[in-house]
Order: sequence, then structure tokens, then C-alpha cells
Amino acid sequence: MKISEKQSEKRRAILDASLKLFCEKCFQDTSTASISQEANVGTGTLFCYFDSKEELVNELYLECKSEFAEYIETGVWEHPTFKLQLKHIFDRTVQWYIDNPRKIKFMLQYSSSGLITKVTKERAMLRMNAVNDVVKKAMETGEATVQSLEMVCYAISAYFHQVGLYISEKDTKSIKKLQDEAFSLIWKGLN
Amino acid sequence: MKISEKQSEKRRAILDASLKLFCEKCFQDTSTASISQEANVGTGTLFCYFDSKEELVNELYLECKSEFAEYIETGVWEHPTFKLQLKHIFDRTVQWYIDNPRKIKFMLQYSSSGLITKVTKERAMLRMNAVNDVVKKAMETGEATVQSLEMVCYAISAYFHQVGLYISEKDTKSIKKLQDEAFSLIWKGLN
DNA sequence: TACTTTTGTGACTGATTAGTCAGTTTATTT
DNA sequence: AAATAAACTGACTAATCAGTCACAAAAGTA
Repeated sequence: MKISEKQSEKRRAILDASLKLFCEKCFQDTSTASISQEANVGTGTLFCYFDSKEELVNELYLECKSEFAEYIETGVWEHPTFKLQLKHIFDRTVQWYIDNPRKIKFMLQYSSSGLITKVTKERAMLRMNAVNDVVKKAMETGEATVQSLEMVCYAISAYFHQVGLYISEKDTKSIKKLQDEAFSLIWKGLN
Repeated sequence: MKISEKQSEKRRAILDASLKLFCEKCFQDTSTASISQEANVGTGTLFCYFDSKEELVNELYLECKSEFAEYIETGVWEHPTFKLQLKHIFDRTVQWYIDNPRKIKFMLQYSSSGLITKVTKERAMLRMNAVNDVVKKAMETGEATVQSLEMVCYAISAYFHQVGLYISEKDTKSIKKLQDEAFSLIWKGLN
């Protein structure tokens, strides 16, 4: 980045346009020119804010992940029990997936694209610790017993992710029922 | 395809070379020329077997999926109970993931790349019915009760996939233990 | 106002590559 | 052996696009 930290409106517009276009087409079929056009800036402007197209996609990825991580963990510690804390994370996962279909599509598509660098993934990972924290705490208080903490947290996160994905594509009517059955399934497994 | 259905050795060589190169670099950074070179055929030969680079990647994807689907369901009905049938699928999923890291990496990376067409995905889906069949049968015999069959099957498959992915990257020593804990978790959930 | 600095611009370029096609080699048939 | 068909080849081309850079506009300063 060449320009001061201040989040210029142009930078914001470029990121928004990128999210839209990277979802509609793949990275390689989205020219920087088309992004600039969608964002109503000159073709050179993009490169004032991002050194390369790759850096742009990495920034966008990190931003989406951070936003999601912050959303799911907000308010988690207001719940008194492990079960409620975990349910909080699950419910907010589903809710975020429903509210942000485009960001989800983008993250899903690009996380395994080879474009997101190891460094970006690590930076994103540092912010994704809600499940880990909750399970670790529950083990301390005796509310949960797991042998391989790492694997179980991974499995729970992955389960939440996949079920969130599934539910978010369903009718509003059936969501509550599906959500309860899905949580009940994994919760029973943990006991 | 211009040439008879017969699986020519050249076709095989092109698919093998593609798998290797598509894993090392992304689709767009893998030139058809480099694939032809790796496969020891002329650059034109690739287009005798596949109309385009896109068709090639779709064929490769379908082949990998089919091979996996066949592997996990082989022998499943030799087990007498739902639990053993499900464990069979889970164990074979993990085993296949361990044995075919490259194919897994390829499928993971390309399934959400936007390159695999809806038609290819549907064709692949038709072959992925092991979990569905087993759960449906168990509901008939009363061994299982689920409300949303579709979602539960989806969740189980996704769980197997993610845990398989996790375990296959671990040490040989800890695999058995992790595998048992992971299966136990989801199995308890189903009861 | 006049001068300096920051920010924004878009025509242009150098490099890359999917796919073609005219021709060669190999296999099959008569 | 000759003729025909099938399989294969690689030099070539037409198109694309990330990133540059010389300049313009806007904002800041004195």
C-alpha cells in the first residue's frame, strides 16, 4: 500500500467492487480494469491502494474473515454455560451466513484457490478462536471432556460451517427446526 | 472428445500430468503446453482428447470423485448394522484421504473454483450416495430417527470429509485414536 | 494567489497462452 | 505393397491483461 492508513472511500469502493466481481466470475476472469470500472475509479488507482491483484484479494479475504470472527464471538461470554456459549456461536454462524451470502461464497471459493497466502490464512486464523476458547474453558470447568482438543474444535467448527452453509440456503420457515436438530446432534455427541 | 471411447494411453498420461500440475499450481498458471510436456505428448494432442482446458479439468474432477465414491461404498453392505455400515464409510473415507492426498487436494481446490460446471457436479453427486443409502435403510429398520434426512446426511458427509482431511495430515501413530474419538462423537449425536 | 504535496488517471506495453491447422507418422485395410 | 484412415505433432496466431508512468486534478500550506 502506498497511501496513508486512512481508509479512503476509493479503497472501500475497490474492495466492494472486488467482492461483487470475484463472486460473479473467478479471479482470473475478473480484470483489474473491470474492478476499477465497477468502483468508478481509474485503472491506475487500484494500484495506488494495492500493490497487486493478489494483494487485493488477500486483503479482501482477511477483511471478510475478521468481520465474521468478530460477529460470532460478540456476546459469547454473556452466556453462563458451555452449552449456551456453543449454541451462541452456532446460531450466530448461521445468522451471519444468512446475512452475508456473498462474503461466504467468496471465502469458500477463494480459501482453497491457492491465491490466499499462508500468511493471510495465519492472520485470519488468529482471529478465529471463539470455538477453541469456549471448549477450553469448558474443559477447565469440567463441563466437557475431550481427548484431542485440537481435532474436536476443528470438527465442531467445520460442522458449524457446513451446516450453516446448508441452512442458510433454505426457506426461512424451516430454518429454526433445522438449526435445533443440527445443534442437538453435535451437542449430544459432546456428552 | 474427438477420439473413440477407448482409454488411450495418451489420454491417461494427460490426465495424470494434469492432476500433478493442477495441484502444484492453479489452473490458470498451468499452461496446456506444460501439461503436454509433462505427459510426453505434442501440444496439439491434448486437444484431440479434450475440447478445451475446461473440459479436461472437469473430466479429471469427475474421475477423482467417482473413484472415491466407489472406494467408500465397496463392501458397505457386508456389515449387519447401521453403526458398522457408517463406521465402514468413515474408515474408508479416512483411508482414501491418506492414500490419495493429491486427489483430495485437487478436488478440494477445484470444487469451489468456479471451473467445475453444474453438470459435472451433478454427475459426481449421482455417484455419492453411500451415506444417504445407509441412513435411509437405517430409518426403515428403525435403527435411526432423524427429522431432516437431507440435512443430517449432508452434515454427516461434511463431518466425515473435514475430519478425514484433518486426520489424514496427522502422524500414523495417533490416527487410530483420533479416528475412534471422531466417529464416537458423531455416532453419539445420532442416538 | 502561488507553490507544494498528495491523490487520481487512463493510454499504453510487454509478456503470456489457448487453441488451430497444415502436415507427418503410425496403423489398418485391400 | 499400395492406399486409406486414424492418431499425433508443434510452430504459429490472435487475443488478453496486469501493471507502468507521465501527467492532471485536488488538497493543503504559506
